Amino acid sequence: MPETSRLTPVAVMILATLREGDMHTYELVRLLKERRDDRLVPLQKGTIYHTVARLERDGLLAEVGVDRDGNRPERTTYTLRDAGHRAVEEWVRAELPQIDRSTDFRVALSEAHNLERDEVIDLLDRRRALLVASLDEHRTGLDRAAERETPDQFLIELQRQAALLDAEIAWQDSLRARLDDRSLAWGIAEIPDHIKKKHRVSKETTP
Amino acid sequence: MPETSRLTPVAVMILATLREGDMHTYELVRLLKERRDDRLVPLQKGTIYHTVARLERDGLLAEVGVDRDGNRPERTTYTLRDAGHRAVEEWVRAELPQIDRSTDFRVALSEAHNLERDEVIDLLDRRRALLVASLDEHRTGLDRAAERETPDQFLIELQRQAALLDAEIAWQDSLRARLDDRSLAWGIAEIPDHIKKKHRVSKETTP
DNA sequence: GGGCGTATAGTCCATGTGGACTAGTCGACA
DNA sequence: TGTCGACTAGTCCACATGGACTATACGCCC
Repeated sequence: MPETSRLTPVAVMILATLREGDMHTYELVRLLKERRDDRLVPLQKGTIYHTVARLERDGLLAEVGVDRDGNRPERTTYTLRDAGHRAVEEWVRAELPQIDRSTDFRVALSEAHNLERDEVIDLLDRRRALLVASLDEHRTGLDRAAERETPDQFLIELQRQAALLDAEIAWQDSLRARLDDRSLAWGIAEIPDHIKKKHRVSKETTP
Repeated sequence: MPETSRLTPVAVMILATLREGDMHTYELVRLLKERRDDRLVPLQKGTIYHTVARLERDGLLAEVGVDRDGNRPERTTYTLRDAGHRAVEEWVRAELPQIDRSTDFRVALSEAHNLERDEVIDLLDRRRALLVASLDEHRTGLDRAAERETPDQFLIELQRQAALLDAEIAWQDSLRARLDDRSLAWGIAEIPDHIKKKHRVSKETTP
C-alpha cells in the first residue's frame, strides 16, 4: 500500500477484474483474453502470473484458499483487498489527466467509471490543456521546419501526430459534453448481469 | 543478421542515427534527446548503453576505436555495419503495415524514407486494410453492445478507439495521395546540411 | 583560488515482460 | 481401446528497461 512503485496497466486490469469477484489466476487469464482486453495491452500468461504474485506481495490482493476442480491441478483463488480498491482509483486519478503513456491512458479510461463523474470531468479538463499544449508544440515545430525548408519525408510522423492530437481533442470535447449534460450514463452500480463475468465456473467445489 | 530476435524501437532509432556518421554512445544519447526523439519512445541512458552493446554483440554495428577528448573519460566510437543497414530496412518493412504496436509504427514511419516511395505506398495500403478491418470490428462491437443495452460508461474507450481509427484512416489516405502524386518529397539524398546532425564534436582527436 | 553546479561517460541492479517448457486431463474419433 | 489434440494450470529463463549510483573534469562566481 505505501507507494507501490507505480502499477503497470496489466496490474490495474487484474485488480479491476477482481472487483467482479474472487478468482484464480487461470480464470483471470481466460476472462481477460475472452473479453479481448488484450486489445489494450498484450496479455501473456507469464506476465499475469508474475503480476498477481507481485500484487499479493504488495498487499493489494490476498489468497483466499486453494480449490480443485475434479482431478485438475490445484488453483489458488485471490480476492481484492481494500488497498487494491484504493490503488485502482488512485492510479486512474494519476493516469487520466496524462498524455504521454497512451496505453496507460486507455486503461485509465476503461476504468474511469470507478471515479465520480465530476472528478472525471475535472481530470479530463486537465488532460485537455496538455493536449492543446502538445498540439501547439507540434505545430510550431512544423512551422519552424517549413522555414528551414526541411523536406517533407522527415516531417510525416510529426504531421500525423498533429492530426491525431486534433482528432483526440475533438473526441474528448464530445465526451466532456456528454458527461456534462448527463446524456452519458455513469456509476458502477448499473452493470446489467449479462455483461458481467461470463462463463463463471459453473460448479463451486467448496461448500 | 540471422533473425536478430526483433529489434526494439530504441535499437532502430540508434541504427538510424548511426547512418549519419560514426558516433560514441554518449553522443548518441545527447543527439537523440536534443532532437526530442524521446517524443516517440522514452529514452533512458541505461537503455541506450545496453542496446548499443546488444547491437554490437549481434553484429549490426562495430567498434571503430576509442578516442579521448582532453582528459575526459575514454569513449568508444561505433559504426554501422551492412547488416545494420539492412536490419533497419527490414524492420521498417515489417512494422509499417502493422496496427498493433503503435510506437513501433511511429518509429517505422519516421524511418520510412529509408525505403522507396512505391514500397511505402504498398506497405501503407496493407496497413489501411487492417485499419478498416479493425474499425469494423470496433463498430460491430459497439452495435452489439447497444443491442444488449450495455451502459455507456463501459464503452467509452471503445468509442474513442473507433474515433481515432477513423481519423487515422483519413490521415493515412491524405498521405497516400501526397505520396502518389509526388507532391511529397522523397528519398534520403536530399537532406539539407543544416538539419543533419547538429553539434557535431568540433575537434576530432584522431589524425 | 575554493567551492559548486553541470557536463561527460558510463556501470549496475531491481523490476517487468514474453516465450518456451512442463505436465496432467478431458473429449472425440477411429 | 488407443491416441491425438486441445484445455487446464502453472513455472522458468532470457531479455529489456529505468533509475540510482560513480567518478572525473570543466566553467564560473564570489
